[in-house]
Amino acid sequence: MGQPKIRNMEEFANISGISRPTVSKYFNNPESVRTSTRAKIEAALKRYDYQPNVFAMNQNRRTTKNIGVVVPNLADPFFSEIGRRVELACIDAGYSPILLSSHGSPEMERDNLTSLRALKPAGVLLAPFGRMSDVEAVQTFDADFPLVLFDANMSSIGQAFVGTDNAQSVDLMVEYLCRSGEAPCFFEMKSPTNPNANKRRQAYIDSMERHGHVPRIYQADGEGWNFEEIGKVEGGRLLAAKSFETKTILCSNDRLAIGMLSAAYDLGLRVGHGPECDLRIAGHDDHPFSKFTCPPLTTIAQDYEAIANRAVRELFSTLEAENQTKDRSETTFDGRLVMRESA
Amino acid sequence: MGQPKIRNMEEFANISGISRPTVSKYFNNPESVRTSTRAKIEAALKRYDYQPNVFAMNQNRRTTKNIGVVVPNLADPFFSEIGRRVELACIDAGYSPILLSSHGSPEMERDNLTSLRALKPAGVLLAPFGRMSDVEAVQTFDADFPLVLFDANMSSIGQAFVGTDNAQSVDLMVEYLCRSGEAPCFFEMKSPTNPNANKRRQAYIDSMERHGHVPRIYQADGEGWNFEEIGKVEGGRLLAAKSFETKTILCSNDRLAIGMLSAAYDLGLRVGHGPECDLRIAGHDDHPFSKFTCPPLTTIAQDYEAIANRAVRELFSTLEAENQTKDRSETTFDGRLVMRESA
DNA sequence: ATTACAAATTAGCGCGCGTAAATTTTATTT
DNA sequence: AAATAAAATTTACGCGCGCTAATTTGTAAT
Repeated sequence: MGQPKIRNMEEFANISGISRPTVSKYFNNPESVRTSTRAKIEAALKRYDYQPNVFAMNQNRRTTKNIGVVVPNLADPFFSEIGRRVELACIDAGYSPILLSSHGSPEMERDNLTSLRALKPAGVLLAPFGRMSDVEAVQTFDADFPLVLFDANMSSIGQAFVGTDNAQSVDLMVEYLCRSGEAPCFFEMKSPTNPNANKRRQAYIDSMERHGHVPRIYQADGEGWNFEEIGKVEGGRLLAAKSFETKTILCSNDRLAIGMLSAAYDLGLRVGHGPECDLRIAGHDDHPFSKFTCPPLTTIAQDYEAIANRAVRELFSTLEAENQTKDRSETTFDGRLVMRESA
Repeated sequence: MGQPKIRNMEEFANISGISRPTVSKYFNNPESVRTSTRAKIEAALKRYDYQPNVFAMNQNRRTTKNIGVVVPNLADPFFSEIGRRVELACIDAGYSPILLSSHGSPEMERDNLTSLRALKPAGVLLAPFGRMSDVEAVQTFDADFPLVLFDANMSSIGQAFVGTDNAQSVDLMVEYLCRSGEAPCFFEMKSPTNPNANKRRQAYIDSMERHGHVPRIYQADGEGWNFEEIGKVEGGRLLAAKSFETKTILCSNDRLAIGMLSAAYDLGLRVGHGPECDLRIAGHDDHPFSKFTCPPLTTIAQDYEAIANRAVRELFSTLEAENQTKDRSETTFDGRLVMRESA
């Protein structure tokens, strides 16, 4: 990093002894220039800290190196974790991820897509709200930019979908709970914001029937993203009123389960699979905190890493395919049973 | 939103019956044009969905409408929450926030500052690692861009610092714990990543001495951001060995406390302030999950909203001051005692 | 109606880089 | 050594808007 400030690519080209168009080629793809030329440029880069002006770069390009990453709510550790991995995978591939949270609001999801348009992204990875999303807006966006969905699916939208196989994962949990004790009843929100919730309910019903049990579903009132609060208040109410017909409860997700564990504690109910316990509670997602609940939560771990990497790969393969019409793909990964003390 | 695509500002200016420079003025500040002109432009905007090319806009401007927001780790709910509020405050002010997480790595913090340079941000809000940060890099950045620090302070860096008054907040907690029972001992990490940890330790010592008690500090081994794990393993070890000299433990932050609560549960220790309890545990930060721990965690609530808003305000006042030399300001907000069952 | 001032217009340069076509240089093959 | 292909260079234009200076138009006050 030398002293003299490089003002533009022209100056840098002169200094490195290479013509400007070739330097431009280098920055767009270092592999595209001869090894000896590359060496010269990189030698100059060591001595002077020049980097091309992003704004000028992107102005005349039809597509940039930007990748939009939109998640419904970064305050939810699930999304901050998967968003994080997606972000890092993009950086590794030499792209510039732009991570946007919709803060729990479908309107902001729409706004986020709108602002992304201005950045001419090479592609976008979207974890949509689903039915709550502005479907038309997402469709229009899909028509204009390469789009890959993850976590939540929307039929026929995007070049690909990557997520977890809820049928498999819920069946795995039901199977385990039945094998190790009583068949579970199911606790969820009445109006879930996430389409996975519906898949999980259906998976629960199917699985219970397959095992010869009657499915029993309990739905909590409540809106928004305060899942723990809803789980605690509504779950606690059901527990106090002894409304659950079985002593084994499968929650639609870990955050509800965390709330219910808190309610059970308040009520003096011992949660766990020991003979002295009053209740078994299980969740779904392996939330970062589930390991530290009291007792630690038995749950299904989603394969964050695989989902994030695959989603990014799907997007890049779409980018490479370019004009060839590629079929829409759906990939789901298996959930993994994480046995802890709560069930 | 009409059919014909507007290609550039020239076309849009023709359609709206206004000259291009005036349209340009409008987009840079709608207030700067006459009411009647503004009305004409906005009427045209209703019919045609034109928006200026961001890249062309920012190319010749010395400073953009971008605001960088850098936090050490978005996976930590504390930072995702405060980052969220900062982000929204910037949007309200008509700026484009760019939220970057350093994923727990000081090197990535440096990289984030470097990539921000390319975006010519109007200003940057940084929650630094502190001593772990690349101090020189932060200083250099400070010299080149308006910079406001929040959460963690670094001496003489940035136009302002906004955070919580650890001396006040810890004293408040110590005072409460002493008044309601036994004086606390203090549990923290041996090599904390955050400078607030040091301030809290010192605040604990001062407060204890002021109250006529002997401070007792217990430090956990362990690196990284897995605070809950460290709290559970190391805290659990100390609990099992009955190493704590008192039955009241103040943890340096909620995440450590959450881990320790989990360990206490495993050991069959009853945590709380009732006569039948074995242990009191308190935290600091009012982590979003502290309300749902077993038992719910007594802690200090930081005023997220106030910190975020003030940090943003400090930055904007710096932007407006422009060349006038403004003194560096430090603002700390009081913590609020949140009494729950754990202590 | 005249004046004074603010706002809009016209005209035009420049930003830093992408990109294309034509040409020259370099590397590889026969 | 000559022929061929590949890479680099030269030349030149364009992107969309910021910004300025000089001029004209519009508005409000006298």
